[in-house]
Amino acid sequence: MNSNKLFRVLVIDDELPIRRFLQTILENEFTVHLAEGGYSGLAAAATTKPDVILLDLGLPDLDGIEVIKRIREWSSVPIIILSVREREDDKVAALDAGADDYLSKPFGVNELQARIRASLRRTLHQTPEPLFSCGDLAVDLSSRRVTASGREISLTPTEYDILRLLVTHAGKVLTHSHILKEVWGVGYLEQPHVLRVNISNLRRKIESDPSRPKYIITEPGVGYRLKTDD
Amino acid sequence: MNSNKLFRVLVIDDELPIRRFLQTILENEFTVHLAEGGYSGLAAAATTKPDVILLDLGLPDLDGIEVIKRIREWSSVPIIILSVREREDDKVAALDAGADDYLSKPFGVNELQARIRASLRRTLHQTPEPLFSCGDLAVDLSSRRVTASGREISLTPTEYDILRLLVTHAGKVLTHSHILKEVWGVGYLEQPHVLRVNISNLRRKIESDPSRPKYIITEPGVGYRLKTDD
DNA sequence: CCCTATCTTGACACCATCTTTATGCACATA
DNA sequence: TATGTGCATAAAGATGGTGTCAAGATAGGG
Repeated sequence: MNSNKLFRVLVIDDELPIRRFLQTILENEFTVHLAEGGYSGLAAAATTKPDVILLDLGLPDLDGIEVIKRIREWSSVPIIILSVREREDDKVAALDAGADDYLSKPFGVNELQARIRASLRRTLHQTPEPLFSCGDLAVDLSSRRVTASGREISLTPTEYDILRLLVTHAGKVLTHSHILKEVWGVGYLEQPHVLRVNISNLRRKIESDPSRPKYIITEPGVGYRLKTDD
Repeated sequence: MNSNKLFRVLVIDDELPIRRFLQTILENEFTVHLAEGGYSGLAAAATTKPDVILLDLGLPDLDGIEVIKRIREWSSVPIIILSVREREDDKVAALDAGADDYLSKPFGVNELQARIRASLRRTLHQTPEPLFSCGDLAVDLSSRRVTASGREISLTPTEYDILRLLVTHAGKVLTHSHILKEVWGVGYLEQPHVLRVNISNLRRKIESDPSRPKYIITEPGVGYRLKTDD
């Protein structure tokens, strides 16, 4: 289900109507997780690894300030406070405890969404990029760069598409038909030859000895598999 | 001057009483710089290199949203909006333009200070210089200056936009459609030719041998990539 | 109003890539 | 041994992407 939504939002609020409301306005854009108490919220923050947390200060089991501090012990995920408390001291206390933003209820839906976007934007630029590596082969999907034995390899679009597919499913066997469908589309399901040619070209570029592949393993009669380190 | 204060705050506001007020409440904690207009604010942002900017949206000479966008062209310094505008649309517009926070006047002094602290806390360990250099090429995004082999290069607005996009994503491949969308807008997605012409012109200005580009690398079938030093 | 810089568009040569065709190899089976 | 199947590689033609020059079109400033 968490397929095309890029970011996860964790809502920690003890009032069911508010949880439902927030889920409704956010679920189109984000994957929403819900928690109804401080302790379950802390657990959810650890397990669901959200990209932003919306936290109500008035929880029955654990004070909101305490929730902020405990999360800040191990995570720098953006925390946006949603609270009925309007007093300036409350805001200052929450912000100084480690919160990133503070909205007083009631708040505008669009403003909340914009503040979530602003928080995500900030953390987006400081997250390390995903990198696949196995032996001498390294693939950086975020910058579309491939290196083998330290040398930069230039791949054609089709070759890169195949390699990207293999990297994102590293270690698993991808059937011929699966690769053909993903890279060429359903029209090429009966043309396994074009895949062999491209695998061959790909091996010539990234394998030190293309006739004895170290990285792209042939699974006879089934498909191909990318070797992983471990 | 007062070098014992760790952080610099730039205040951009056209009303003298507010500038004075902000200076009063902030100067104990921060080094405060003041600007009274949009253009002078932009200049001050480049010269004083503040750690946080307090910006009034209602400037007489340049719209506040525009100020945000121009700063975001080269800097990710936290921008906190201080405005009399209460409308949700104004907040959303400012936040989506790149602002980090939005306070409606009148605001509490302690809350402002806490929000400034929150902003500073987030950016404590990330201060990228708006300077790019690779080989003989140097780009200063804060002053919009480009030099190649020591000579200053004059670029057209479109050429600079492309180069800025490449610099802010240096090392990564930018697809044709991404560049077209950012520089020309979505209407030009089906006009890749205009991009090629501009890349060609750009290369003629910054590359020593435009037929063998050292800096702007073509990724055939995909897009372009700016070479990095490392 | 004209001049200049810039942007856009068209034409064309060139090159990379994709697909297809052809061939060889390994292995299993009759 | 003969034969078929699946896989790997090489090569060639077709296709489409890419770089460059140059000619209008447009806008902004003097």
